[in-house]
Amino acid sequence: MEVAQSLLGQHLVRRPADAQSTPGRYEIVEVEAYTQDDPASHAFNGPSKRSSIMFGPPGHAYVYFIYGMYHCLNAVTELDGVAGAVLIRGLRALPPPTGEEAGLPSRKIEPSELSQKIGPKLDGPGKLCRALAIDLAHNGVALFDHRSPLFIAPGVSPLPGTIIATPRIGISKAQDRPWRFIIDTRAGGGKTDR
DNA sequence: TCCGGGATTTAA
DNA sequence: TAAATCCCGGAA
Repeated sequence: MEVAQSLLGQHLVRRPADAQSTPGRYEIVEVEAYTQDDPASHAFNGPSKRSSIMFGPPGHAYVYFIYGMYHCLNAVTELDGVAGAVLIRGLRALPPPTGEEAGLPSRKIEPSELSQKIGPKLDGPGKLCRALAIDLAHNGVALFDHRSPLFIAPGVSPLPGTIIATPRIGISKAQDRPWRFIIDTRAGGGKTDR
């Protein structure tokens, strides 16, 4: 919840399997919070093989597969023993870090030409996981360990008043909880950190 | 072991 | 509005 909002503006870094390549960097612009007493959460019925990671220590990735075709990425939030996660729903590709001469594309992850189809904006939890090639293999990775293939780095926190809270999407239960948070990036920024 | 549904996306 | 299509969880 508070953690969900604090993740907005932080940077998600995708390290390619090829350690030499430049990691892709994305700003987190949309999230949703899920808690243990939340009927819409996978953890609602207690720990299970799939959701057990949510009951573990915070700072780890919870990845699940849904509808037979999409993965969704979450960040585990609550203390060890308590379930809680933040679903990453939207990303924004950031320009390659300076010194990225060489003409390498900012996105080093390439499911072939698929990356071409996907624009700089990644809306939707399933889409962004496909774009970053995130799958169940990333379930449980430490999100604050820079050695991970996928981790979160400090970014630019959104200014006060630029976070919009709305009801969550795509669920059939507890739709009344306004736990979806979006950075209000109007007119090209809001995140113009200067 | 089998069966139904799901925190989604895209296309008609 | 429906289909694509895999994994999880509960029932048998």
